[in-house]
Amino acid sequence: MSNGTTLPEVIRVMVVDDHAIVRRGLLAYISTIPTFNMIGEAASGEQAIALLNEWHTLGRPLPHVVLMDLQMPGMGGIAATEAITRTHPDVKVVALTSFGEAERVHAALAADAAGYLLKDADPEEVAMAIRAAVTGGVHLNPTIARRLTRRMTAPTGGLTSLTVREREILILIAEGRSNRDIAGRLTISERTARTHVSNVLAKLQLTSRTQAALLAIREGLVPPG
Amino acid sequence: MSNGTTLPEVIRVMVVDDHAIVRRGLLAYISTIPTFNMIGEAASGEQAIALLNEWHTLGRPLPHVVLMDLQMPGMGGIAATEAITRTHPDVKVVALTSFGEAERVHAALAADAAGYLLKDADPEEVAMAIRAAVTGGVHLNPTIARRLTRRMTAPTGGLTSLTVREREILILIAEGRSNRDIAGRLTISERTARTHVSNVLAKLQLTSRTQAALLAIREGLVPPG
DNA sequence: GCCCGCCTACGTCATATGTCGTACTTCGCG
DNA sequence: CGCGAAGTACGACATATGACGTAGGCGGGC
Repeated sequence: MSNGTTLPEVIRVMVVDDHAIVRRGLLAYISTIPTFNMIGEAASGEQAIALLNEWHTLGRPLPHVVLMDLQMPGMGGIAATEAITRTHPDVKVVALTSFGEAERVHAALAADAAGYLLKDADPEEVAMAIRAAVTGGVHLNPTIARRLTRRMTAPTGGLTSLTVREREILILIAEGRSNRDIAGRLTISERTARTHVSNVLAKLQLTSRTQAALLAIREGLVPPG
Repeated sequence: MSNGTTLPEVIRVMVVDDHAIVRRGLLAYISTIPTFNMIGEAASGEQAIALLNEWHTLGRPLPHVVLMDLQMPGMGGIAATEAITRTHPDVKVVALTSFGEAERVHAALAADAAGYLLKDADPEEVAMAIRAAVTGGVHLNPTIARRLTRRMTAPTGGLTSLTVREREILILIAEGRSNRDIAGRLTISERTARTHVSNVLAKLQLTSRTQAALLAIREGLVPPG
């Protein structure tokens, strides 16, 4: 808040999304605002990173803000966000996604995203998020923010209560694997795999691995497709 | 093909999508083509239907083509497509979605959609699909079309090989229910439920209900969220 | 009228899954 | 150093799950 850099007279924006239609939509949003300048777009995380690196070596100005879709084939938006915020700390990344899976929000914020927008956002909200990012703030969609706090205050922590190993287990469950499979993958005994599965179910208050798999998908731990 | 009506000098288009950004993107696409005229947009299936009915009673010209997102809260795009093609047979509906779940394609075509676009379509493809729809043709995304034919010719039919009852079973599996639960819901014995489950797994060539649940979600039989 | 697919249902068997309790090792933290 | 959390592992047990064969009733199509 008082941390704020002042707003530059023109804010350079870049869009990363595999859907051309969405890129167009955001371009249309942004070009209506004179202080915003869309300087580039990319259809994948890899492409975005390559473009930023190229600009950097050429001495061209980098975008102030990158609008980053999270759901993309290949390198996901989370990984791309992480890579960008690490190599170009001045570039702020605002996450953009269709649905508000709490897990993704966490992951995005952990990757130093400077905001979290839903795709049904109106132009004003996008503009707000961009301005907030430039001044060092973090904009969260109100619905998301509410859910996030609800999750924080919830007595039974969700996926966050799982240990690293248990998450691995859950991911394998959500790939439809049996306990024996899981044991093989992780080179542990099947009994141990079962212990982990049992612990996961207990923590998530579920009664079957299928329910766990569904929850993992709902929470965005693994992609549905 | 030779079935075709001739193209009107201006094609009226309407967009239905809950994401404002996507609506903007399509508007941007379409307004670049002079023969296309965007005459309205809606954020839900209900809204779209209401708008069409209103125009109809007012004697205003209806759109030639409606671009319809399938994934929407409330009434889904499939149901909206069905309603529109039934009450306004002259209006062609082109389905538009993020991912190509084969199940959705089938459902969309069954609801008399006149095309199936992915959201990463470029402007040319959108234009082609719209023109095809107006002339009575059906445009399918090439990737989708390939998958469809692959599915048709595949020796082991996918979800389509299931009977109505088996689909019901699969849906309940994909909700994380146990055999006993399923039996209760459908008022059949648990043994029968198990018979059905076993048959479903055999037809889908899977070995566990969890895999079946995941497949049901991938294929769009049930929503992930 | 007959046959076939679908829904129903059961028996039996093998295996997978999930629970509870216990226990050893490692590792980080106070 | 002691202690707890995490990961590993086992035994024993109770169900759940899935496979396979069999079978009656029913409704639509030839």
